[in-house]
Amino acid sequence: MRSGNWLADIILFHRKRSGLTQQELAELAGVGKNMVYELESGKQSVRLENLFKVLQVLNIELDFQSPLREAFLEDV
Amino acid sequence: MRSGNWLADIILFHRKRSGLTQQELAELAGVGKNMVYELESGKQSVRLENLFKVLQVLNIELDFQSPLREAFLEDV
DNA sequence: TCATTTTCCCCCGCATACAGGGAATAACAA
DNA sequence: TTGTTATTCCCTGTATGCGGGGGAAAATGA
Repeated sequence: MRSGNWLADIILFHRKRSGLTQQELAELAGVGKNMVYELESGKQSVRLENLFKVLQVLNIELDFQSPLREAFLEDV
Repeated sequence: MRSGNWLADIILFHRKRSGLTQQELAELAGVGKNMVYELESGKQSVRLENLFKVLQVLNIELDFQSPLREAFLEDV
């Protein structure tokens, strides 16, 4: 059951697979339980640093795609 | 010249390649000029929705990597 | 060089994300 | 079913991100 929200779905999936509750994930990430709930319910008003804390606990790395990606990677 | 901040470097690179000033990028994205400046200077306290607005203007798509990535993609 | 543009970094006031508490509801297991 | 746990979604006070202004500093170009 996907919400359609890319980030929310990723986080929910990874949390469930990790066997963590929202509360436990929040504590491990050092954020409040509401913040995890808001992330999973698709709110995009969260602070980036808090998102990163959650992603780190779940072992998720962000990457990017763009027409300039190769140029960026080759740039010294 | 890289700041070492992943996101900041990506955004700066793409903005420069697009020939935009911080001010112009901010206006196109519908955010304040300070927000763009903070993004490029590595502040991770920005709101996710504002980051997304900027990435969209620069034609940057976020992706993720994780040990569970395949399982996630195959999951119905 | 000098003029122009851009970036940096402060300010202010307002809006809102945040943590934590708590209660209703939902999900789950026995 | 019944008991247990998890999630959803209120609330409140505090912290802070935000846009916009502005001036100094740096970069750009002629």
